[in-house]
Parts: sequence; C-alpha cells; structure tokens
Amino acid sequence: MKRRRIEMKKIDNRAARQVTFCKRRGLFKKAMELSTLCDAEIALIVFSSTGKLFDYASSSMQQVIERHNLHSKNLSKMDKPSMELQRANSTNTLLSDEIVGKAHELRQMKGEELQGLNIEELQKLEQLLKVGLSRVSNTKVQVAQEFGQKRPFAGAFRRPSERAVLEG
Amino acid sequence: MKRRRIEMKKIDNRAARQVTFCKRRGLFKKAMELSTLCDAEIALIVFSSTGKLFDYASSSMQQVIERHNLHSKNLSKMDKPSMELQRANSTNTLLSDEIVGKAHELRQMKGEELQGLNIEELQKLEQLLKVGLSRVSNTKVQVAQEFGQKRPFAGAFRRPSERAVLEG
DNA sequence: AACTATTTATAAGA
DNA sequence: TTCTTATAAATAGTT
Repeated sequence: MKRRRIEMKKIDNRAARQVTFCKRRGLFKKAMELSTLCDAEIALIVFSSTGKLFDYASSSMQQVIERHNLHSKNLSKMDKPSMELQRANSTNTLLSDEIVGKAHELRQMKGEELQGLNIEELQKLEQLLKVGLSRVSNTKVQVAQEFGQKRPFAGAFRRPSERAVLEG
Repeated sequence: MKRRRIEMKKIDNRAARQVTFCKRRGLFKKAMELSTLCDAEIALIVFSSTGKLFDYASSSMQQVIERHNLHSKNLSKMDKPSMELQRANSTNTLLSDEIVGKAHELRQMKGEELQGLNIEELQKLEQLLKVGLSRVSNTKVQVAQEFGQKRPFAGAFRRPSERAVLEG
C-alpha cells in the first residue's frame, strides 16, 4: 500500500477518474470553510466529465455571478437565440418586454436616452440621480474610512451612517 | 508551537482573517487539479471580505456560468421535453437572469443596494451617476429654455443639504 | 514571508 | 461506493 503523488494530468481510465472525482469533493468543504472563516463571498461550479452538476454558493449563485459581472463588464453577452424563436414563445415575449423596459430605464438614468421627456419627467429623473449619487458617495466615504484606517479596532468605533442623516 | 484545529466561524481579528485568507488560496490549486485530473469543467469565484475578486475557470467564466444557467432550471423537466421546449426553457432562464440583473443594476444606481460593494465598484457607480446627472441636468435646461422658462422649478433643489454633499 | 508541528486530504487497496 | 491506512499536502500558530 505504497502511496505516491500522482501525475497532474487527465486520468485516462474512466473508472479511476470517477473514483478520484468522488474523493476530491473535499474542494467544496474547503470552499465553505474559506467563506465561513474569512467572510468571503464564494461560488463554486463543477461539472463532472459525465456532465453532472455540483455547485455551492456562500450567498446565492445569482448574486455572486452578478457581482462577478460587475467586475468584468465587457465580456458578458452570451449568444442569444433567434428573434423568431423568442417571438414564438409568449413567455419569452413578456420577459423580453420587461428587459426592454428595464434597459430603457437604465439608459435614461445614464442620460443616454432623454428625447421626448418633458420638464417634469426630467426633474424627477434628476432628483432620482441626485439621491442615488449622494447615497453612493456617502457609502464610498464610509467604506474608504473603514478600510483605509491602519489602526487596529477601527471597525469597533465606526461612525454612525451618514446615509441615515440624509434620509432621516 | 502547539497547533490546534480552528473553530469554524468567522475570524474576528481582521489581520488574522486576512492572513488565513491568503494561506487558504490552496483552494484554487485544488480546483485546477480537479479540473485537470478528472476532466471537469470548473468555475470558482471568490470575493475577499475587502471586496477583492479572485477567480478561476477551467474553460471560460462565461461558458461555465452559461452552462450552469441551462442546468439549474432544466432539472424540473425530467420527462424528456422536446428539444424545442428545452431551448425555450433555457431561453426563459437566460431572460429571467437578465431581468434580475437589470433590476439589481437599477437599484444600485438608485443607491438602494450598495452593501458589499468595494471602493472601486462604488467609484465606477459614482462616475456613472455623475455623467447621467449632468446629461439630464443639461437636457432639462435646454428643454426649459425651449419653453421660455428661465430657471428650473424651485422643487429641484428643495434639499440644500444634498446639494452640499453633491458638490463636496 | 518562513518555519514546522499538526491536521486534513486523499491514493491505493480491499 | 465506502472503508482503511499510509502518505502527501495544507495550514495554524509562531517567529
């Protein structure tokens, strides 16, 4: 029963590969431990060579994936099905409409699509942006203070939320 | 130098937590090994408690995420649906995910859901909002002039404290 | 960042 | 798959 380190390449024998796959599920335990110990947000997705899915997410898969997308915006778009098939499915049409609506709302907030808005609508939009901006700016300052301080125990004496002042 | 097993809960001390996080990056090695040895398709996403991203994907992140999206919803359809229906279902899943994503992005722009964002993300968001705000404000002034109004409604700045924050 | 005593993971065999 | 066990690998506590 002399054990030795194994060569780091694909295991040719199917049965042996399957056995090793089973034995190495400790990966998931490690992921959970890292999340618990270090307060990390983690997602782990594994497809076995037979196509079976195993996954774990410390919060929710959707949340982690979204956050990941925020970090790498450019390479996002998956290939979409044809417009024909989308229209053939009424549910898809409804969902598509909702996406179009939300995308439009986003473009308006980014100031990319303002034609046709009247004064009142523009002022509402402006107000929404100001509130959003001040919340983001205040949060940024808070976070900067939290992580910028070199002194120990900084977290214990965190200042009360500035956002509370704004919203109160 | 008596080592003991550590308690499986969040490490309170920030410095110690950071050290442990660094030491446990062996998780990534394990993920790569599992992928190599067992021919598995793997994605691992880790956000440290300071918000820094570490990730690994055996193929491409987008590919694994897409495969995960397809997989996680078709489980309810165990009685072999037609190829067409499968495709329609997976399309729905993608569209639903996109709605969730856009709705989340909107809430972030409104400053309603900022928890967990790090400095870099907050700055990107802030910049986006500033650009949007200036476009909207400019458009508003233009439209106001078109209609013969010299200045915006008083209501636009009825909260002086916010203006101070914005301009600071 | 380096060291090392221990714990933990796991390869091979059954 | 599951158990056993020798051994390799990871890592907690310390320097």
